[in-house]
Amino acid sequence: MIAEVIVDVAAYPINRPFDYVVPPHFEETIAPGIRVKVPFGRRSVLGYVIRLKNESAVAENKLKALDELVDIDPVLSKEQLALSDWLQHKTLAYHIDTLQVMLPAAMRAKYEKFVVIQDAIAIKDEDFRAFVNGRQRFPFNELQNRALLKVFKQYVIDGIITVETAIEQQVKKKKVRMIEVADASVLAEIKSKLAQNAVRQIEMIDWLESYATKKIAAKTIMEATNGTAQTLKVLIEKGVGTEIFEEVYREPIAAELQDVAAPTTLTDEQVAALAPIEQAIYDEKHETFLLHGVTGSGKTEVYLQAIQKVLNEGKEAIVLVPEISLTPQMTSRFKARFGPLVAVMHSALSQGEKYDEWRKIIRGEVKVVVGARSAVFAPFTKIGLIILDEEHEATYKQDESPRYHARDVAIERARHYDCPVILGSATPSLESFARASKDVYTLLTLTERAKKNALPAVEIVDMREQLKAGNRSMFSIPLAEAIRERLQKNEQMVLFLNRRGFSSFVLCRDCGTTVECQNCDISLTYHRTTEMLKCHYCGHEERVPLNCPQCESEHIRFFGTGTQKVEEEIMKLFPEARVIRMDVDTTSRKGSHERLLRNFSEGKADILLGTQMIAKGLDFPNITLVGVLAADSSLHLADFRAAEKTFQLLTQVSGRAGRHELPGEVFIQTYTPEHYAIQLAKEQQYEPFYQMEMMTRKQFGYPPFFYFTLIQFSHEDLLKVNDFAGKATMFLRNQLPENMTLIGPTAAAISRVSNRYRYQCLIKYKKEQNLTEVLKELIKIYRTDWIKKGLMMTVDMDPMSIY
DNA sequence: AGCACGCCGACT
DNA sequence: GTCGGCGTGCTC
Repeated sequence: MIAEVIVDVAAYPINRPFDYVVPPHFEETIAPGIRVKVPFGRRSVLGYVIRLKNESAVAENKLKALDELVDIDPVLSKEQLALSDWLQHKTLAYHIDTLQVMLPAAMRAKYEKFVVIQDAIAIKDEDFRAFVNGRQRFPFNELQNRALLKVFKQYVIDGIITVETAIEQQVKKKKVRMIEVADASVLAEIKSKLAQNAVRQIEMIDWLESYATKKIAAKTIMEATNGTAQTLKVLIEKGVGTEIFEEVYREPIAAELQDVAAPTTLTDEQVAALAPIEQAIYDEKHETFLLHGVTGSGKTEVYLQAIQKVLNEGKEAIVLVPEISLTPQMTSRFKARFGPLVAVMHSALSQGEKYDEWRKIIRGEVKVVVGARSAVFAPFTKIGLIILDEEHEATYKQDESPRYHARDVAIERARHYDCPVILGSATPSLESFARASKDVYTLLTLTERAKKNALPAVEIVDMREQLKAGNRSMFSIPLAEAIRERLQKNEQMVLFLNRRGFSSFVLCRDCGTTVECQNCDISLTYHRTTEMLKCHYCGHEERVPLNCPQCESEHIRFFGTGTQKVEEEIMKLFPEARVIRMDVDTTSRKGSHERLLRNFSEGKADILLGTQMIAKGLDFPNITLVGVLAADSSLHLADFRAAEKTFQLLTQVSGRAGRHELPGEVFIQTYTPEHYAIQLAKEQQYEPFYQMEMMTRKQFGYPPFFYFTLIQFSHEDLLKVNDFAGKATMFLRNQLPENMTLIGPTAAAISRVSNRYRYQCLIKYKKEQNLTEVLKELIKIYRTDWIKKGLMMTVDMDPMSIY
């Protein structure tokens, strides 16, 4: 028997299966999806069996045999193996990457070199002998001393010492020391023999009496009796019980936010939305639904009830949410409904905890997974439904190899399992809504809030007027008044700082003009290094103007403010306000995110101040005011999705207010109040926005009218990266058909990252034609030649942004 | 990617 | 004379 193995080596010539002989005693156990240790060249590596066959095209004398099976049962199903092939084709990643992405990081191999002493007597060198100190085996990296290394080398040549590589998982199964307590008569016997002054031992043995013949954790015994490990050890030696190590799951710290928004019965709209989904579940038919519901319309309840149907059918469900740790309210809601049947894949979980959740899934102990992007690969085998909540979120796209989009993977898996996919959002991505319009997806709409309360009143504040009136602070007069009022009434509020594109564009504070490219409908990006404004779509560049090109004002400057600065200003204006600030600084510690939110929900603060991370999923009854301090900052990013991002953000943030009894009010501060993304977000008018934005996209040939592929280059040497980017673009221009547009090469917006200069090239096209093949060729040239010259190149077949 | 083989400069 | 620099070639 021959096994085709994908080895854990990411290199171009290795990116193919290698054949190995399966030793007869492995034949019964081995199966595709099992991990193996194999000899590869002069070393030993981890590999994945992808296929078994009877014959190999490789000459018999070249074939080697598998060393070891790492798993007893496959860690990847047939379906997942097929999915990895598909993923490889789709993203042009290494095959090994597409296999590893499906497993928890803890299962990735850790290679550690060990020194093994073969013949201890032959070691005559005194120093080396002292170092080895009688050990038979020790980690290689302990050998730091030059002199010792030299002796070591000779011993290796002489065969006295060998070096071996241990391949291990990064995290082991967690085991707990348990004590199986002997029966009462044995305990009494031991006790009778104890000396009078052995107080500690007597104490422990007395306590153990009630656990006779039972199993109890050693830790529990010590805690309950205040005894030491030593006391316990002595007692065990005397025979009070036997030690066993039991495998346990790590218990992640549960978020303790209670569910506040569970309608018990569905509205007519929700019923109507659920019906076709149920139908697809019963018919075992693949169909992608786009569930478009305004904020607060109760999409989650539709998910929950659809999942219940799936569970009733004996199947499993995957629920994807953007950055799970950000929405403890959501996960607790799933836990409340499905209890122990739910596994949660937090980004905040440790490697070991993620591994444990994964094992619960593969063992069939849970039926529902709620998780971030990578949970789309959950090792279920009877998937009945996949849900992507907030489907427009960019976090569903992985920005390292394999560069997959969870939406595509979800649909591919659902096709295999003949089951529905629900894409849910209040502000669907243009791609998805366009597909729904063309009946590729089935559109389901929820137009009213589940609790029938009105959408919050949104007021757009023109900051240019504020400036003219002499108000130079970040708070407009109306917003400041509203804040003061809430503070008096003891109601809570959320202040949102849209900090994307920090200082990267130039804006006139008098007329709201941003400097745009003459050829493209996009803001120019400010390059600090060269003091120039550049367009990353066509390469145009110009000097930073001293006066506004529209109104000649001198109040033209780079835009951007930080949360800390805002907090300081709040302290100045409203000294009595209690503020919770949420940003990367205050939430980096594990669990701090939940803690801050809990404090806020318990009313320990009046103002929640934060960036994007507070825009989603928050649901607190007492929030009656939402303030968006600078709506523009995401609008003027040099990216084709800038307007879409702004509209989504404003709609999501506004949706945080007035979800319960108290009515909500929203203030949006902006320098460009007339922009359609801001005007239409005010009334949550998604469809008019969609129509407007589609016109722009069509006019400029952006997605979803055209597809994009982005190729990025980086090199330590500016001239070299420029040279390689030029060569690559030339290659593409020669190989690709005329009707594919190539833009670039241009310098990336952040032209240098960790001392590497960056360039990029964009391909725009309607039909793929031979693109994949040509890109494979380019990647081949890169990986066999350019990579040695220090170039790094990445290909992204579906970039989320291109600045 | 590693790891070893192989061929030329500065050192005990 | 040897140690060690990194160019080249291979991995079932």
